[in-house]
Amino acid sequence: MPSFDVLQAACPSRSVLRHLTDRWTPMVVAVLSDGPARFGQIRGRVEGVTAKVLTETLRSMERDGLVTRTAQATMPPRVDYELTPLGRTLVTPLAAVRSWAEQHAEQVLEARARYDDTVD
Amino acid sequence: MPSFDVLQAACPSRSVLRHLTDRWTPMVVAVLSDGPARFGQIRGRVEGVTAKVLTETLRSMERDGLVTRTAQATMPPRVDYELTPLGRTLVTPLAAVRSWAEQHAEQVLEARARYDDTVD
DNA sequence: CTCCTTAGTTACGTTGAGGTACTTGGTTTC
DNA sequence: GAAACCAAGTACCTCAACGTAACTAAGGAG
Repeated sequence: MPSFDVLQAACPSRSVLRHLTDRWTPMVVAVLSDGPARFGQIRGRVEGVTAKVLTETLRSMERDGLVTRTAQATMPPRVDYELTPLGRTLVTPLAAVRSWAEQHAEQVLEARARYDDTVD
Repeated sequence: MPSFDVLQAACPSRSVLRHLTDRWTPMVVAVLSDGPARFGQIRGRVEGVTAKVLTETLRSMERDGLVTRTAQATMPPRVDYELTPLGRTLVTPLAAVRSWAEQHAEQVLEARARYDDTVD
């Protein structure tokens, strides 16, 4: 086994890590961890994401094998997204980071306020 | 307690999450999880980061209360960085994501190869 | 007297992620 | 018969992140 290491510049795991930390990826994973969802449902739950960027994010996740995309050629179109088994193994790690952000947001905000006070 | 939710556009936890997922933050946390380190040591272990961006990353982490910065006014200067108690609570969640990237890099690369084959 | 050290700062240039606005398509509601 | 519906595709634009190169500090080595 090649032993990947994100600390090494040329290691492919670094590009993987970078995708995981894309702006909307953790939120999309959070939404899909509740089960499959349609494009519009995801868009509804992830506040502030535009259709274009959500499409790009989902395509990128599909390419990386994290989600499956099932399109029905009906009109209007209906497209379902679902986490793959690989994508499901991501739920716990990303949820941990998300939950850290939510649980420690208060402390971080306080630290910022303190820091900004000590700066001219 | 105000109950933070990253899925809500205006929630402060979202800016916190965004900082955690800055390009170099997870790697810096990984390095500092081994103990305090000097600027040059961090720079040496995080391959590819430039001095300017590492400075910015560390300053931002200091502002958020994740690291302490201890400068000696000697010449040449010596500056030590260390995770705060708050920063140390970040080690486990971020290590989980880092380790996911390393352990599943192979599968992601395979998925990309397969996907790219099915595209003209 | 010039070089090298460390941990920056500053000015500037580049890049790419993300955002806005417009277009597509066939069926239902006004 | 026009307009909304849903999930996009595309062209264009913006801005913040990131990068490069040059400069700074005080003292010791060559």
